[in-house]
Amino acid sequence: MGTGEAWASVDFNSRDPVYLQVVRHFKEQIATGKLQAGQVIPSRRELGTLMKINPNTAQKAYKEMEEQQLIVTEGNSPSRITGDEEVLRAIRSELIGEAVDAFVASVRKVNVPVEELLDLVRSKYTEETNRQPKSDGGGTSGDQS
Amino acid sequence: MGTGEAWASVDFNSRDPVYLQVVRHFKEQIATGKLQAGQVIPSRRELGTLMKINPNTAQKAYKEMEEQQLIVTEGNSPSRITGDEEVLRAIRSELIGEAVDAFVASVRKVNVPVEELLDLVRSKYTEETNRQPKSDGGGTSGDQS
DNA sequence: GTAAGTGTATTATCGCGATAATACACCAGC
DNA sequence: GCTGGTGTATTATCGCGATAATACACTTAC
Repeated sequence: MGTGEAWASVDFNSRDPVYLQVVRHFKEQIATGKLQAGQVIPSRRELGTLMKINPNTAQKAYKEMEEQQLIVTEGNSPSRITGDEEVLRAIRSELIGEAVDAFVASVRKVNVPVEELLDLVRSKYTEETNRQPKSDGGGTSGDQS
Repeated sequence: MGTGEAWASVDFNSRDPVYLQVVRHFKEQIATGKLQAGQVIPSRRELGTLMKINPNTAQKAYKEMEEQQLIVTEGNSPSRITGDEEVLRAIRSELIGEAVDAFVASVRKVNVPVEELLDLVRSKYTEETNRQPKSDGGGTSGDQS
């Protein structure tokens, strides 16, 4: 009930493959403790219904997670989150690391002063219900190749 | 790369459409001042050769840039970077803003303390040729290409 | 004027992710 | 024992980006 089923109302972007976004979503649920070791997860068909995706796509995501040791499936009993705490712990670092990597790689090519960058991240990360139409009025001109 | 033609040796990822990565590359070149207002850019066929992509993909990228007012083309004379300084100035903010947005959105779901996050960004952004075999105890067996 | 290069457009093929429709072996409940 | 649910697998179709091979109007160079 109030728990807000961890696998509903996920909005997919049209860029990345859906099955990978599903995997990522599960990793996020694990990283934030909403999914825990040994916990049962929905069947492929059920997840397809819940997430409004094709069961085959759900199967592909589960297969991927299976290969990444995130979930385990014995016979035809429902799949569960792995009990390997080592694997579970690593997920958080993996998610954060990937995000930081992508971000830094993306922004390195634009030559942004570190402090300006950190400020931007801080404000955007901190603002919860706020909305700024635009930041950076152009005072960021201290740039040279 | 002393001469360093601004449109060579660009490594594409296999995730995003190539033509969009080309557009992004041009934006980065503009944002860092390597491409300036009015400057002539290679023809579609030439860019195809330089970037080792199909001329049609180059055309698609140019068409996209044309629609975004990044470049202008009169008749069949070579396309040039727009002279609209307003547009040019906006690019830098756009690139940074998008990167920050994506990063924050990506990392918000994992519930990371701000300071930890900023530290990670700072170290990764600062490190030039350094490599840390171990960072957070997570053996991220990287496989997500 | 001819040739070469330009921007532009069209058509076809390929790969891949998503979807769809099944099919099959397995196990639980009644 | 039959039904329904499970995990698993196969085949086909669709969309889209990338590639490929042209085609055409235009302009510049010679």
